[in-house]
Amino acid sequence: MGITKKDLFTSQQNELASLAKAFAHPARIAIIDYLLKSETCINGDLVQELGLAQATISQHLRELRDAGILKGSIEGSSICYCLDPTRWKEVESQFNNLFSRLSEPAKGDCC
Amino acid sequence: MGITKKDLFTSQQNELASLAKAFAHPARIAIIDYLLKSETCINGDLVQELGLAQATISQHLRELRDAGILKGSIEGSSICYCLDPTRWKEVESQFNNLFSRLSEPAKGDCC
DNA sequence: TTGTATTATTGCAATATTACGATAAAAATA
DNA sequence: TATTTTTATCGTAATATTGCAATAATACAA
Repeated sequence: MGITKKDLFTSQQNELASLAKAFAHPARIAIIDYLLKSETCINGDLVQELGLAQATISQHLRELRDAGILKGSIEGSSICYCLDPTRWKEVESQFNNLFSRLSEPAKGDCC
Repeated sequence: MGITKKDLFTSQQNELASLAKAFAHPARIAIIDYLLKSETCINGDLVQELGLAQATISQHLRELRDAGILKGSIEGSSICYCLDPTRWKEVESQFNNLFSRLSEPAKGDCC
């Protein structure tokens, strides 16, 4: 087994889970942190910054790119990555939609 | 390999990643959805609802419990699970802290 | 062209996750 | 007590993820 049964769930549930997965590794959080901080758009001094092998960073970048969170543009012989603000807002509201759904008062409260 | 190098990252980064991981499976999103919707606190009619085996549901519940998102209390022969509102707010603000850090204008903008 | 710098991809090895059947444990009921 | 109900845990199989060295692939410089 080990294969997620996506067909059992709604596309919304699958999408949110898949988004969360993009954030579910500290290296990817660190990459995002770096991009949030740094003025310049950035390439692979992430390798210096994070202490992971170049191949590993590249792999994490790809996952963030696949989730749409990053965009990269070729800048000479290096590649310039940055966050996609439009997508960022989208992602933010997807999570907020979830978080805002807790209607405070402890309802049937057994806990 | 296959082991995440947590020592390379800050505890904040590790914590957020670990939180995201709790949300990174559609079955766990579905469980949360169910708990957000349902008045009653709930046990394992999640098995009916989700179509996964009882053991699998139990495993997902445990991960959510370990992340602190759920609390369970023994209610006779069944167990009553519900979201922990305090923790929920905490989790919400952890994510919001991240999301709010994007300072709009495309800065050095190479992308 | 030849070399250098930068990033992606490929091909592993180690570990983690997902899923489920079988079984155990605890409480309610007959 | 014996049975049923409910949930957790164990063991196992299948798949996914993480990480890296080696190797492409691309652009620039000499």
